Amino acid sequence: MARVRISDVAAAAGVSVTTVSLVLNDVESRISQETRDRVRAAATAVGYEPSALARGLRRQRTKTVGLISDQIATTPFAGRMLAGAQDVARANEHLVFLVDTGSDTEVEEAAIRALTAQQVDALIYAAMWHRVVSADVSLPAGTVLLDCRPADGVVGFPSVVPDDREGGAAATRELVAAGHTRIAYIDTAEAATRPLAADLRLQGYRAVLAEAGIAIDDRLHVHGETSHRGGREAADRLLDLPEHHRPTAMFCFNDRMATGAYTAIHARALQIPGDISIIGYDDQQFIAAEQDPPLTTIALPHYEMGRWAMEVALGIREGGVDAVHQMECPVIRRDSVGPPPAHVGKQNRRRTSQHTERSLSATPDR
Amino acid sequence: MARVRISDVAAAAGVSVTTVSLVLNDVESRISQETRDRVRAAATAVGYEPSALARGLRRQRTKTVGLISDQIATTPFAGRMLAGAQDVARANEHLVFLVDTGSDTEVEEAAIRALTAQQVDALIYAAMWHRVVSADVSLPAGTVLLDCRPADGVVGFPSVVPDDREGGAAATRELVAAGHTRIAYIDTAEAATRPLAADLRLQGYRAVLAEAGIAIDDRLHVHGETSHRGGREAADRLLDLPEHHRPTAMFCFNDRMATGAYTAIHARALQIPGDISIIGYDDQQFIAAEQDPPLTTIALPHYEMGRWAMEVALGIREGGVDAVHQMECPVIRRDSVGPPPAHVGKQNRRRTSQHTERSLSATPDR
DNA sequence: TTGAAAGCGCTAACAA
DNA sequence: TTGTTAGCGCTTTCAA
Repeated sequence: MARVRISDVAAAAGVSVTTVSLVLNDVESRISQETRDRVRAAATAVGYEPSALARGLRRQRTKTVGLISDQIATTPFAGRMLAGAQDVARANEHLVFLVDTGSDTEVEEAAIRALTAQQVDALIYAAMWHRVVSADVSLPAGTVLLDCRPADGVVGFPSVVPDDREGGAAATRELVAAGHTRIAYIDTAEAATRPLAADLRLQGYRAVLAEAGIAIDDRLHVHGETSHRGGREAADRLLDLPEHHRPTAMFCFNDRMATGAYTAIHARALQIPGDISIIGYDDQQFIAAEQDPPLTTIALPHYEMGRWAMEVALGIREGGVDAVHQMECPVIRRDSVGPPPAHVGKQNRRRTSQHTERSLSATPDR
Repeated sequence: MARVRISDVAAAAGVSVTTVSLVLNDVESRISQETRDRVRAAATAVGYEPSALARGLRRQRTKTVGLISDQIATTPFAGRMLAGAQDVARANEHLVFLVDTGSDTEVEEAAIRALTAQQVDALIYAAMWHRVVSADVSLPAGTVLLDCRPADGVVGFPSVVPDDREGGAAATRELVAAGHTRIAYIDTAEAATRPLAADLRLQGYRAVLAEAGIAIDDRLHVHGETSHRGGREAADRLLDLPEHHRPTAMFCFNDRMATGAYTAIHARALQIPGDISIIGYDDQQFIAAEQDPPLTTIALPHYEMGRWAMEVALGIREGGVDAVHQMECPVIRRDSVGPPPAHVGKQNRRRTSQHTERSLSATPDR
């Protein structure tokens, strides 16, 4: 593909290849202006485009970075993370090799080898859910971990993760501030693969409750699979609780589960947030904002994490090599959180209904 | 990064670099078995990993392909397309450079230059919506077009796109087969950037109607923006039609609009599919399957298109260089399509209700 | 059956 | 101010 070489430019300009290299790389300012112009003119005239391969080989720096991710197709978050990383790579004239391993360790190993063979200047290892990266993938030292953190005791890997504890706290605080005291946490199911995020959010939830002097009621901590159905079933269990234990607000592990909670609530002809407030997590594109009512939720800073990772990979930003950087999860306020119904709890204020537009369901369906 | 060289292996094995190269590349079978073993042992002993850079420079083939896409972050489809392309690249030991241009022509040009400089073996240009690629991006000949097609008269670019005409036909056929005769098409808004897909689906819709002997009623062809809100507003307009013109089925340009139609329908205490059948398009992850009831829709074959593109890029599959390959959009049957209500139309069969689980809304909200 | 050597296209130390 | 030249690490022709 790259046909015309530097020697062609040299010939065309009537100078040596050294001179061409010097002016095209803007080094050696002592080359006369006249020569510089001549070289540049010749270069464009012959349509010269330096070979990144040859340059990389010679310089031993390729301006290339490898990005290994475990799952790209199956998660809606991949895009924003990639976009963040891409944007800073491009701004710094680096190209990125993307390889998706589908969480297969063998593929992972092969990818690391292939990328090393390409002499990438840096490596980023991205997980699609906040987790610990297992010790059995042998990442080169200095690999930047994106949305995952090294196992305990493993050092030499900078890493960025969402601050899920604080996110869980923020969500809960939002509900407490609205006046709720019976706040449920619809958690993801217990499993071997339970994401770090789940426990962190739970910690945040509990801390805020404690801080607010609200006793922790274990019946309000339920589990489900992370899907519409899982959220719906968990919410149903909550709604089946005796009247005076029933929550007036639900904090859902993610937006998909929150949509399930919507369905469960509407199926009982209850209103959001009139009867029950809901807060989700993820701010998932095309989902959170398009619920009825639009879902208040906590955003995951994927784009920013992608940027951060690429910045430290390129050495632009100093990320302490052993630090795991926690990135803030902002709360996105929409319309699914309001005060609890007037007849419940103690700290309720009277309020005129602020949400006139509401759909409600009449037929329970279980 | 790549420290140990072929000469180190040669030294360790007590042979020349030629021999090492020959055995490691499995060429020249006349090398004695004994030597081969010794070389391989030496290679692993010293931890040798060939430099892809040096090899690429020498061979003038890099086993590398560039994938330029216009939008990656903002669409939920990117992942599946990338996954398809990735999978075949990996199976063929190629690495892929991913660059997202955000639809910026200048960035696009820069990307093409950079990728060319890297001497990628092939280039894929992916659009995130089925469209014509504008003539002002100067793609190298042979670039394969993914989810887009060359402008009329432009040749030399293999291309894959979804068969949207047939998809639109399939959707309509589904509704006709269920017994509907008043079938609306909720189209995307007219605009300069109107995707090819919109017109193609419309053609399919009209063709099937004609075929079925159903007169085309222009009132049933409405437009909206491609979002929940757009779908809802369009559906509302349809529902406002006088009783005997009101559609009993709606074919929506995409799933997001279909969810809007759900909201509009439920807000009038109507049932899906009891009163109105809905069919979407896209089979959007986490959306279509998680509606209540789960949405029947047409899937976009993104994964397969990604595979196809990479296959022709790598020369594994013969895609006629000037052909635009149409890929089938399968119908995904779920629960949002049923027969029209018994009291309407002529060709209705009596049927016991097959959908007992249904939520319905009691409060109109506009 | 194996090795010497040229060269892919570039950069940079050194020389002029 | 500019040019010669030695590699970067590999593959491959040609010779032995």
